[in-house]
Order: sequence, then C-alpha cells, then structure tokens
Amino acid sequence: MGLREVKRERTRRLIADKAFELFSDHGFGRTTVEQIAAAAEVGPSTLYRYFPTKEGLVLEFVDDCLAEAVSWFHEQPSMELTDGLRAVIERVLEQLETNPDRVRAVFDLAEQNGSVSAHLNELIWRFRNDLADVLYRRLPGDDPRRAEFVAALSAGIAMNIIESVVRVWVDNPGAVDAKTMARQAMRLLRTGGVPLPGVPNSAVL
Amino acid sequence: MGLREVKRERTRRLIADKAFELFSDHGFGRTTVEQIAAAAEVGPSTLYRYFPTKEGLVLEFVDDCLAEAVSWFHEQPSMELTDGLRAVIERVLEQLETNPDRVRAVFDLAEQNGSVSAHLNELIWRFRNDLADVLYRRLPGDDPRRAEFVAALSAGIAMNIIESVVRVWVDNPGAVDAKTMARQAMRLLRTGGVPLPGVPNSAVL
DNA sequence: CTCGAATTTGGTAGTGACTACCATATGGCT
DNA sequence: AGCCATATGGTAGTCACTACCAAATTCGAG
Repeated sequence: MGLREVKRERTRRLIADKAFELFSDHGFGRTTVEQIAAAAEVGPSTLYRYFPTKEGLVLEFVDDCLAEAVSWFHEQPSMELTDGLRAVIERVLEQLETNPDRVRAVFDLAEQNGSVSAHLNELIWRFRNDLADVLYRRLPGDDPRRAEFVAALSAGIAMNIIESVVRVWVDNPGAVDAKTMARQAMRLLRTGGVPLPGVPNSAVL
Repeated sequence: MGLREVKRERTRRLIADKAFELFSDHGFGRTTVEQIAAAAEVGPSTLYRYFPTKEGLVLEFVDDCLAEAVSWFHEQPSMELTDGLRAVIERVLEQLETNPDRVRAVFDLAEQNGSVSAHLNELIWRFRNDLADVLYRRLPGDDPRRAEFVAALSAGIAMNIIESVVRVWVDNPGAVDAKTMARQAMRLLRTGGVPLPGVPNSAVL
C-alpha cells in the first residue's frame, strides 16, 4: 500500500465528488464526461479507467453497500437463514446511512434520468441474484430447481424490504429510522399486514 | 382506423422482427441500428419514430404484457386485493406464454448485454410501482406513508413471484407450467416454505 | 377524380458516450 | 541515479441518438 494506492483512491473520490457536484448543479443529462474530467483535472481517458460508464460514477457507493452485505453473509456459513437475511437487510441500511446525502442524490438522479434508474435497478437485481446464490447453497432438499426457486423468492423479499424502506427513507429526510422501518416490514409480513397474492387471510389492519 | 394505422402496425412489427433476427444472429452489441433499419427497408429516422431506443426494440412485448395486467387490475375496483394480485400474476404469465420464443429471446439478450438487462429490470420495477399505485388507492387507514409502504411491499412480492417463475420457466423450456409454479410460490409463502427475514418459524420443508 | 392538408418518411448534420491505441510521464525499487 | 511497472493524456474512430428539412404518401372534401 504505497503512495500509488493512496493517490489512486484520492483521484477516484475526487472524480466522483466532482461528478455529483456537476450533476446536482446542471442535471445528469446536461453534464458531459468531458466536463467532469476537466473539473477533476484529469483526462477523459483516465476517468474511464476508474469508472466503467457515466452511470457507474453515480452508483458505486450503493453498489458497494449491497455487495459488502452479501459477502459478509457469505462468510457466516453457520448462521440461521432467517437471522442472516435480517442481518443482511440491517447491514445494508446501516451502510447506506453512512452517507445519506449520497444516497438521496443517487435516488434523485435516478428519478430524473431513465438510464440512471435502469442501472440502479439492475444493481438491485444483481444484489438479489447474489443473495439468492448464497441462500441456494444452504437450502436442503434434493430438488435443485425447487431450491433455486425458493432462494430467488426469499432473496427477492429481502430486496423488496430494502428498496421499500429506502424509498420512504429518502422521501422523508430525518423523519424515519431505516432499521425501525425494516423491522416493521418484517412484522407486517409475519402478521399478515401485507396483502399477499392468493392468501385471503392476509388482511390489512 | 384507415390504411394508415394498418401500415403503421405492419412496419412496426417488421422492424422489431428484423431486429430480433439480427440480434440472435450476431448479438445485440454487434448489431447497429443502421443494419436493422436497412433490413426492415426503412430509414434510421423512421426506426426511431417507432422505438425510443435500441433496447426498446427488445422490450416492447414484455412491457405490454405487464402494462396490460396492471391496467386490467385498475379497472376492477371492487375486487379483493389478494384475489386481484393473484389474478394479475396469472394474467401476466398468460400474456407472456402467448409468445414464449420472444420471451426467451428477451431474457437471453438481457443475459449477454448489460444495457438490455438494465432496461428490462427497470421495466419490471415500473410494473411494481404502477401496481403499488393501484393498491395504494384501495388500502384503508389514515397513515398515507404506511399505506404507501405496505403497497410497495405487496406489489414487490407479486413482482418477485412473476420474475422468479419466469426465470425458471425460460431456463426449462416446456418442462414447467408457469401458472402452476406461480400457485406453488403463493402456497410456499403462505405455509412458511420460504425463509422470511426475521421470521424464525419460516422453515424449509 | 382531384386538389390541398395532414401525416409519414428519408436524409443530413451534429452531439456525446465509449473504445482502442500510443507516446509520455510518474512512482517504486535496487 | 537508473530501470521497470504503472498511470496518464491525447488522438482517431464507432455508434446511439437528436433536431431539422424537403419530398413523398395518405386522407378527406369538393
């Protein structure tokens, strides 16, 4: 970890920060990568060595939060699945709360730009797929197709809780606590407080 | 509904069909819109009047299937929510089964191209948001934020079931029945056959 | 049938994201 | 100091996509 890595990390953050600055000032669509590169005092070539696409500039932080939680879960092989899922959800929310302004900015940009929204959504689905993969390896039973199916459904519910909580959270700054909402979501699902397709007894309170 | 509309619909389908042909032959990334336009014997200008983006060429059918089910649900104001959700799920699957080859082609293209995948995922999320909107207006209670939250969770579960079923369905051509799988998913959720976050009694059978 | 209006079409010019490639500069190590 | 690996900036080019215009086509009215 010499000076090289330090400098790399610094320019990386500098580019991303300048990008967010320009995006919030002039909008995502009205900002060119050339302008971002100029603001960060690097060549466009260099910018593309650090970030794969213009959208990647925006989504890195959220992506890291999701990936970290999945890999953490992956390294807890003896944990009960239901506990692990709860822990993954809370872990993601904790990571996101590390930088609330950034998260809000990401969702704002996604709302005003279709391509950002698309890439954000793909990121969330990748999280679900990775999480489903971890679950799949721990599910018993001799029917792999069924296990894959159950894993996808289970991971999908976790993804849904996170997305729903974050959506409310970014729309009500400071008014709600993310982890509390997540626990409320789990209770609603457990107690039938959410209408489930084909489950008539799941009534709304 | 004169000759104009007929011709419009014909060229529209011609363009989309030629696009799929070229995509499956040479891949999404290695096909240019100019080539598609040339194959359909129209100008690139005309192609962009029919489809908003290159990805839009691929996703139109799936989008229509999802949108149709939501608007159908919207027009059934007196239906029980849980019955409506089940009906929406089955309706989407029925529509998709109308053209299985096209659905499979879409998912194949999404698997090999990040941009197609991103736009497909955004489409699915838009379905969830639209469905959540319909649910929201029918949920009782005096807390709009809570209702919005419940609607998002509920619609998200429907989205999840559809996505999970379709994923298995496209990977096992002819081996599984979509509607049967959807009903199985609903039963698994009802009986605790899917591990839910924070719900210890949801054990795998 | 024919003329005029509305719509559809193809073409042109241009912007901007992104890639491949090369020469140069910079940091790390002996 | 000097060598090697890596990081950087610049150039040229492709391709998706937009704005705009002139020609062709379709439709309805006389």
